[in-house]
Amino acid sequence: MGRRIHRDMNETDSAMQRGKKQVTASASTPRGAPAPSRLQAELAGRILHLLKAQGAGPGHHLVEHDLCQAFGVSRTPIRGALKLLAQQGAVESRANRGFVLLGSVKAAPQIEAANIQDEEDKQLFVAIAEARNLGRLPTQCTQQELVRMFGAKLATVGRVLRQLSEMGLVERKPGNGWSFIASIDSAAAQAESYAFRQILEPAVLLQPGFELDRAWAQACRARHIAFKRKPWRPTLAVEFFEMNSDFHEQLARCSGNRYMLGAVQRQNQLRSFLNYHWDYGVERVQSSITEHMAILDALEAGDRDTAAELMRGHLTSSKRARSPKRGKSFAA
Amino acid sequence: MGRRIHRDMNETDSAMQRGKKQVTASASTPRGAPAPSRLQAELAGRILHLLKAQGAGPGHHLVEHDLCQAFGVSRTPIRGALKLLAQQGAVESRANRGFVLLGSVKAAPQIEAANIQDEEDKQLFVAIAEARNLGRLPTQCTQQELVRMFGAKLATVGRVLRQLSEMGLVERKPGNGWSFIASIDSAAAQAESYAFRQILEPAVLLQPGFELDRAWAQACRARHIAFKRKPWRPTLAVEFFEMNSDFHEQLARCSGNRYMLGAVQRQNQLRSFLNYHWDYGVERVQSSITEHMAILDALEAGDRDTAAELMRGHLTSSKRARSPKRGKSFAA
DNA sequence: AGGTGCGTTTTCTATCGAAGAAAAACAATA
DNA sequence: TATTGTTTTTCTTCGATAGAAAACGCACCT
Repeated sequence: MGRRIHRDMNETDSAMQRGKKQVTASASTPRGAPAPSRLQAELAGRILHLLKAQGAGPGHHLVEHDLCQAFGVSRTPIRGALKLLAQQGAVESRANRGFVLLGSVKAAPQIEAANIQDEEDKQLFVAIAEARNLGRLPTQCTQQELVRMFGAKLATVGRVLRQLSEMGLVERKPGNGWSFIASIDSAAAQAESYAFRQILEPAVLLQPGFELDRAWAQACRARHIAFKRKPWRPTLAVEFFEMNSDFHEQLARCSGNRYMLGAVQRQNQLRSFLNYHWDYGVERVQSSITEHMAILDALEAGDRDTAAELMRGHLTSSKRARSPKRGKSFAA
Repeated sequence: MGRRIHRDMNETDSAMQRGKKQVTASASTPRGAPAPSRLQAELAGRILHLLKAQGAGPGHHLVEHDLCQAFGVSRTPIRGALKLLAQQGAVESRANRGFVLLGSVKAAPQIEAANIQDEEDKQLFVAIAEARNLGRLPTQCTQQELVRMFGAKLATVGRVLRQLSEMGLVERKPGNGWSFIASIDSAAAQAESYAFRQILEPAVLLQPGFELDRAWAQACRARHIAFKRKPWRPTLAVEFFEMNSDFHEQLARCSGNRYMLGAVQRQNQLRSFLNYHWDYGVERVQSSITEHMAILDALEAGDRDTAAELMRGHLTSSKRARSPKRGKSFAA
């Protein structure tokens, strides 16, 4: 999990993750290619995205300086990104005249790259979550024990532990060692989370500055509809969770209140830890989607009071509907 | 500012800050005293506190093992703390029979020690806040520039910067460098903060699990009264701010909802940055105190609805009453 | 001029070892 | 046996350093 928790109010100029280590290109690039850093890889995707948004056609000249300004970086990583795109065949390099676009931009290859926070951190994060939820971890342990147990690097463990402590899931002991909060996935923690969100999220919709991002709303609705059509498989749980998080987070973003947004993001992150193994029932997924759509309907109609009321109800019913089999799963 | 943001729901077993560097005792302890670590210094204070709470009298035998259990540490730091207390003359060491209390415990020497998060971090934090608010810092800079400008260590700068970014005050640029959020102390940020708190804090009082800590309420009231009597000096601003933060935070703690508590703590921390130079008007301080007391009254009478309403009003009036002279001051 | 190519400087991050503290194990004493 | 004194082991932090990227600046091309 990266060091970055909050995302910007406006995503476009959000800082990108930076690479931590070089993969000393060998398998992927047999030639002596200088192995693109993470920033460069990210920029490559963003450049395509930008080109698509600009509607640039074949032959379009990519001016380095403009790209620098667009993304707020120096020419070095931009050139790296362009080189990468050239390798992929998206653009072509012309001597002393820089790069030009070859074909027109098709599918912008997943901006997801933006979201892959340090793989290593994330893996450990997930591993700890799993081990903890499965009761494989004692309530107290030292960093070193985690290092040994998961074969991770000390620095990684340190970062993850800090993250967890910020989320209030783990706590430093006075001397050495850390202790997991007893109620890490207890019913109480869940109840508190819902109580908090029930206060917060309806209020979000009623903020004076609230303004629905209609483009997003449409996309979100489409995504929900598409999802609803798919036959349910447990594999979809991850996607459902992400859709869910996005829904709540984006609404918070529309409120224009950075602190509310931050609070919602925090809750999302927390839930992603607590529920790493989701256990949604099909019916709950369906009704959750229906409720989301109803909220969107109300918002698009400009009826924020109703939307807020629906949101409150949504968080209440989610609360009740959590699977009785395992106390630690809850959707929303 | 330490690495720790959240404090526990129950303070007693909260993890203590651990020392970062040894001061290689020389000036303070001419003898070859092994220079107590921060943990040890902290424990010394806590031991006195414990003794006082126990009503221990002169001659009381301090059993190491018990102290270990009381504070959740091993004997090593406990012994260090006792040695320290012996140097201070509070206890006496008897060969092979451990330590005994000398006189009865008087003023427990400031548990503040618990709160001095890493002095170094805090200083830098404050220095940056000040420089920023005075416009001495550009909106963008690198870690190294801060290192040079403030003569701090790179690691310290890194920690503080991370803190600030978590508070949403500063943000990493995609490549190298950080940029301060433009509206760091803008009216907009303040308005959003108040909007958030206006939703959150009244709701805190209405939580089903809310239970007033009556001992604290009394102490808090006394503190307010004492403060109100003092003739106002600008020097008191810091104390006022702390009293203020404590008031809001403790109420959140009483809600029993860890996420609400976390949110309030976060807001407090944020305000401590934004308002490093407070600019309260005397009259605002007075009315703020009055409002706090009214809220306490209502809570002690068990009338939480009224208390919530008063809290809402309190946050509204604080909002309006912020000094018109300088946009960046706001009390609450 | 506007832009690219390329070398130089600066900034950042990762890693490793050493030293400081804490924990744990052991020995000694009332 | 319950505590304290001492030693050993383990954990954590701090500092130095090297190597990778990014920022910068200058020459060159069109």
